[in-house]
Amino acid sequence: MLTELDNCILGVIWREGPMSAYDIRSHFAASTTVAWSSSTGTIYPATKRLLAAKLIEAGPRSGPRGRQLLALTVEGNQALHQWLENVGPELGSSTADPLRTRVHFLGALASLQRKRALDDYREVTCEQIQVLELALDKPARTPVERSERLGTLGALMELKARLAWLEAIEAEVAGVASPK
Amino acid sequence: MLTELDNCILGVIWREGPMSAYDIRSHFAASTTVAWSSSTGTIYPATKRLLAAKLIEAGPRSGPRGRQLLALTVEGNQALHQWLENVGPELGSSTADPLRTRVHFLGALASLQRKRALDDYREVTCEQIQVLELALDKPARTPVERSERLGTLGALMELKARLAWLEAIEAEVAGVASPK
DNA sequence: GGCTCCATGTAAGGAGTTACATGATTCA
DNA sequence: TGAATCATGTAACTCCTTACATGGAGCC
Repeated sequence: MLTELDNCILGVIWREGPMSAYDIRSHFAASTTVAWSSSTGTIYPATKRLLAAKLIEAGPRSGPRGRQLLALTVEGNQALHQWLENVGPELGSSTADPLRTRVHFLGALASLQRKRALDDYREVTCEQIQVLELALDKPARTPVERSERLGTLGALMELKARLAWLEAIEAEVAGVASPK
Repeated sequence: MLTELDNCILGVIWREGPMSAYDIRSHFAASTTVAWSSSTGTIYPATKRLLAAKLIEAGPRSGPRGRQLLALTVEGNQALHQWLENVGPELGSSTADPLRTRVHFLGALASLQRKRALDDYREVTCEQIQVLELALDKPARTPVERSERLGTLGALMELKARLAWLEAIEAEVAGVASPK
């Protein structure tokens, strides 16, 4: 069974053509919407798994600096298609949002601290929204850029929904709390 | 360093008072918005860690069926507060949405398959939305129920944002040909 | 006595993280 | 020549998952 990361690697190689493990790592590191740390200890074992499963194949160690290009095999392409098309009900679930998790227990804080914490939650969300909006400002010309842009837009919409939710909570908490 | 699960356990014990590991497990299993599998192999090692760190303490093995009640220590309460109040910028990031991940690579599918996949994505999202809306219909009387309700509302808003995004994509894709 | 929950664990295994290790290449 | 960067990896560790194991309590 392939992990999300495995499939994501297949997808990136599909989208941008044969590339080295180092390229994959750089690609993830540059992305604003990817969750993984994209450290070597993650990527290289993953490519090793994919090579063992014959979903990718390695070309000769060549190129400007002896980098080894990884390409999709026919089976790898099939695996990618299956991943995209096999939709289980668990994919519909809401994600694990660390801020939403915390809000469950905000009652543990005194009124003042709770207010400050909620402010902080809103603040970090706003900052990330600005980052994504900035990314959306860049023009998307190639298909790859347009695809990335769609992903960024999805992330942005999630964050805006979270922000609206946090603001609704603040309004509710303000009404309930005793006036100072 | 405590994991999200560790802190979540502290939070649940704070909210509902001393309880057994079995209770914690049941609690997570019943929740519609918790990401963990809440299997024994997750919960019991976690409580062990928290006991070792003296963030919770175990009462005598008593009660109706020899269950062992776990209670927050003073340090555990402090740890909970710190978790709620220490807000790093990474908390503002968008979450790892498996559907959003997949959309990045939808171009790998032929037009027809892509359309069908998008339909499926929308479908599972809609189903989960209905589940959460049903959960919101139940009246929330106790503070705990109101807190749960807030969390459910947050999850619902995330899903609705995702749905709106998926619909926007479908509209856009309707006229565009496959890249490559 | 058998059956079903309640309640608590352990064992094996996999994935991801951090940190460390190793060369080769480019550039000042 | 030395430093920075490119490029690939390994080692130790933690956490989570699945599956298995154990034993007591209540019930027919």
